[in-house]
Amino acid sequence: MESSAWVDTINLDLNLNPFHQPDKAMDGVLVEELNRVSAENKMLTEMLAVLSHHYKDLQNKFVELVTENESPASKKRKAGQCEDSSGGDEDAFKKHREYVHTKISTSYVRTNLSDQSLIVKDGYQWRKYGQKVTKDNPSPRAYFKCSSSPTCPVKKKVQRSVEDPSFLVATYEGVHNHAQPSAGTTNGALPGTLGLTQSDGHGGGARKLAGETNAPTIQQILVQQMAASLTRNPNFTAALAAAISGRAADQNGIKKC
DNA sequence: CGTTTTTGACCGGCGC
DNA sequence: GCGCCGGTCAAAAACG
Repeated sequence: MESSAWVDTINLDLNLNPFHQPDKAMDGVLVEELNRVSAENKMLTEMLAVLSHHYKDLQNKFVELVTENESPASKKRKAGQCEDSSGGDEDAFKKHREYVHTKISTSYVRTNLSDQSLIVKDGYQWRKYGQKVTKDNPSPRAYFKCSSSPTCPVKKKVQRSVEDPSFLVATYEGVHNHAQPSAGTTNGALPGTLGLTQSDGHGGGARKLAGETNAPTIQQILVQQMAASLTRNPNFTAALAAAISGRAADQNGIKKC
């Protein structure tokens, strides 16, 4: 699985701003708070490492299960995973298998509300080939094809979230059959640099992650790499964004079990 | 002049 | 069969 070629972007708005103007009277409290936050940050980093390890384990088991199910010798699939009591589990299984084959992934990118462009920078070059207003969402949906390579089959759809218009929902379909173009010209969300579509906040809306413009600390790199490893999993990004926006992702065949 | 974007037309799937 | 809807096409316009 060439997961490094697959880019998922998510903008984690951690709202950490340790360089906030300190009030002199509050110095002691702030230092204490800073220490506490640092310790918490360290702990979270460790948790991310553990989580990432568990995630890799689960991913391996998942791949084993899928290949087992797909082998022609074993027509009977294992019970479990996502069951529809109404007997629609066969469809669910087909959809799931289709999902595994076409590799559909959704990513959520926070943008400035005033920014009306449906552009999600992810390191690849895209050519817009259509735009539609859909029934369930007043904001238009834009359709893009990967133009980095003429034979690349990857498509993406970008639309503002109904629940939270400050989020852009990008749905990727397919796998790139070429390497990612050089990052030099893009402000792009490469794996490990969490995606930001907004270069300038204009005093509101998108916030930059701490250390984005300055040289990041080892800890920040570590956290970013962990986050990137997690966000490469479309289910994780969908679940995370669902948790953020308080809405279950019903797109791309993800079902609650 | 080549590439990208825009936008109305067209197409196919689906439910009734 | 018909209408609705999401997705794609393609000609024209815009852009660098």
